[in-house]
Amino acid sequence: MDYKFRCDCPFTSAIDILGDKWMLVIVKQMLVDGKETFKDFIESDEAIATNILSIKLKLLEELEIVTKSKLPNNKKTNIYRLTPKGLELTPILVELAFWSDNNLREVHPDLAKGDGIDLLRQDKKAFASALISSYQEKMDITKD
Amino acid sequence: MDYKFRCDCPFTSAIDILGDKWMLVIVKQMLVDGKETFKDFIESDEAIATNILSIKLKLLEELEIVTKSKLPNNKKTNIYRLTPKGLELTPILVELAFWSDNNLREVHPDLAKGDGIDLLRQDKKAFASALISSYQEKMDITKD
DNA sequence: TTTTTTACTTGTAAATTACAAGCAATAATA
DNA sequence: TATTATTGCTTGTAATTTACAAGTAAAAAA
Repeated sequence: MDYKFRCDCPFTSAIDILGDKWMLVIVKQMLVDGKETFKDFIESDEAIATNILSIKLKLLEELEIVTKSKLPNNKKTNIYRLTPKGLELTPILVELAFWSDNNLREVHPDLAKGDGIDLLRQDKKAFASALISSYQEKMDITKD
Repeated sequence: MDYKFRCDCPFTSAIDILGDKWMLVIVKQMLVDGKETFKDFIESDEAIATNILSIKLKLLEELEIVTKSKLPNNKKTNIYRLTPKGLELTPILVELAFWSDNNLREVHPDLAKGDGIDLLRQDKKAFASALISSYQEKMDITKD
């Protein structure tokens, strides 16, 4: 497939791919919320529509941000997982959450405070590493 | 104004505000390309339409990411500038550019390589600081 | 005083996203 | 083994967002 980029600016080109309502949210649902099946995603808080999910998962797969596979004992359920390229999006997500925490509370008072937000505030790099480690661990364990 | 947030997740809430084709591009045009007037923006490589620009600038102003002002000797030209809150978006932009540089070259061979990309590769924090400093300097100097 | 420039607004068309329903294959249950 | 439920989608249509084209008012320049 070929993608349309507005120009050759690295900032803008990332936004050409990731700058929409869903791409990074889906990645976050995998990385942070441990979602990995189609059903997991549609049952999320963010409530993505099935047709949009389908389109975006295909795009993420094409871009090698996500892989689609099946578990040996189940021919039905598809398992979506982040590739190393996908995990490299973690620092972007961390910066987004950090910015929210610092700048969005006034317009969004309900914004969550749990989930190791102290670590996020103190040490973004460590927070990112923790997210990646815990994701990788979970993947190693999950042979169900 | 009130904003619609999908849920109370800090990751998703940032994307509710910033996750579209233009919000972060406009911020980048100010921070990196030194754009500050309506005309500057519409003449950019990214070629935003005037109605979209108008809507997005208003939203950025409302969110206190950007201020709108005039220079003393000119009653016509509006000057748009990043607030401290807006400058706090820098690390997000830097991570986006970093990800592009590492992951988008295959699908986008023309992606730029200039603009202190070496510093970006070596030290993201220093790169972000450099962007902010040079923006602030430029603003101090510009009394034209 | 006329022409340009700047900063927009107002249509309308195109593209993206949302909502609702339905369907085929597999898996679980009776 | 037959029926029911679950999973992972697709299809159609409505709503929202973005794009394109044109036009306008105020200020500035010629």
